[in-house]
Amino acid sequence: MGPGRRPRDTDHRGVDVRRTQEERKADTRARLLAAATELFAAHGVDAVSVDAVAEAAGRTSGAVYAHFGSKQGLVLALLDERKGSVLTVLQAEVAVTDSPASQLAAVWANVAGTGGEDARWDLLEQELWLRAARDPEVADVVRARNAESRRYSARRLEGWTAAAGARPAADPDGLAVLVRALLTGLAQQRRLDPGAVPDDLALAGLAALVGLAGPPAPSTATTRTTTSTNRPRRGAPGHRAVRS
Amino acid sequence: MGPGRRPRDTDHRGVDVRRTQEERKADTRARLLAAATELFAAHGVDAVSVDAVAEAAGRTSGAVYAHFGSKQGLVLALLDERKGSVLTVLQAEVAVTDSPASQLAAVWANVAGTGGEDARWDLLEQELWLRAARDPEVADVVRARNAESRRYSARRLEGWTAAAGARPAADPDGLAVLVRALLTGLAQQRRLDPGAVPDDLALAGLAALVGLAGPPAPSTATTRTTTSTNRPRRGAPGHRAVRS
DNA sequence: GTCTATAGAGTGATAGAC
DNA sequence: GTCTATCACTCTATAGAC
Repeated sequence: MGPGRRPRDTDHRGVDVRRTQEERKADTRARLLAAATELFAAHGVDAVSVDAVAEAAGRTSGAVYAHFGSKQGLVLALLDERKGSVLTVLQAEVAVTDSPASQLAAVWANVAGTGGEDARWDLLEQELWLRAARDPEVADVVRARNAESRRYSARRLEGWTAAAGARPAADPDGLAVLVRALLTGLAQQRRLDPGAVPDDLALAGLAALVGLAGPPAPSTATTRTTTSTNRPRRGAPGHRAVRS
Repeated sequence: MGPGRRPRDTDHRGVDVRRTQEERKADTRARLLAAATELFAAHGVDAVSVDAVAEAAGRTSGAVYAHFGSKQGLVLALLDERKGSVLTVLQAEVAVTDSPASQLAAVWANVAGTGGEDARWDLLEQELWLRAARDPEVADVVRARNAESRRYSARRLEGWTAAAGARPAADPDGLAVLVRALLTGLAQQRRLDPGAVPDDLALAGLAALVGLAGPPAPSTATTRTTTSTNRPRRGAPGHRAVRS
């Protein structure tokens, strides 16, 4: 074999250099977006520095600016990325054979979900809605996302109500708006005070909107917390910022 | 008359010194809170510096720290201040003689209001809810506010439904949660895309929750905007931060 | 395309005079 | 109680080496 240095697998920083530049570029972009999603969702956009995102992705801030131009660009790209994903509120694995009531239950369970990864993303989504109110550029992207989500939800709801012979509170498009509003509003209150929004209450509200005759609902099934449930969040790390 | 300097009405900075220190202290506190409300609501808490608040109140940042200890303390004091005020969502000037339907209309009008001062405060309220999700200290205050608001709303709703012989989707306390959720959710979507949430849609949703037989609802009364209504916000000042 | 290094600006908070 | 002055620190974004 010739004496030439055989090509190394990594450069001096351990970065894989075997693949094409295009592959590495896409990889870095994906890493940055994933890190940004995680950190922004956990701590809020303003509380996370560009350096922190880059570091979490195994890169430096320079890479962020090469890819997205600015922190704002990163936020917008992140919104765009998640567009094709599980963005719609009415996304839930429901069997078409289930009763409309249990399908609603599945939707709610999806929104109020165990509080895993979805809950964090939900928090970020809320923040972006807020940001959209003050930043037209963000507003455009969120509006587009929302319109797409609404179309999907409307079709879905149309099928359900037709099949169940329900008398919904509005036409499918309007009903999609109402259902989304109720779901996000309930999720918001539930984040603050879980006891205030028992599952059966949420289901009763949804049933009323879509026009299903709700069951009498025991309604006292869960104690209403309201006062200092106030879990001190043991183990939560100082909760103030992730900086470089 | 004696030759002594007569007491001046203001000191070298134009600050009134006739009143007692206690009065001036209260005045400064009120000024700071008013300025903070205005600026935080308009631009977001993180985008407004302590110096900017102090300057808008005709004081300096030192005064803020003397009164509230920290920026966070200012935010909390602001929440507390607004507690006794018009904080409840169901606050609306309605005549008891009005029909339940028109009372709901008044409530919605109050929430979706012309977009004046209330709309700005609403934005701040949203931000504080979001902040509460990450900061237990803020969460406590917001939770207390919310509980009080819910009690008030529940009593009010109880009266309405009883008088109208409606069949609400839940008991008064639960109904208060549902109505609040729908209202805030609709307000949120309306901020982003006003055309997506026509008044009659909101009213139909509310009627469904409280159990009033909603009118057939023309429902096509307003064009659904969805796409680029996107008013470029003429006259809005750069919208990025109010710093010192 | 990614890094290092740094400019340039701004922040929250504190000490001490008045 | 309020102000002035300043500390110690952080941020975003850019320039140039590799």
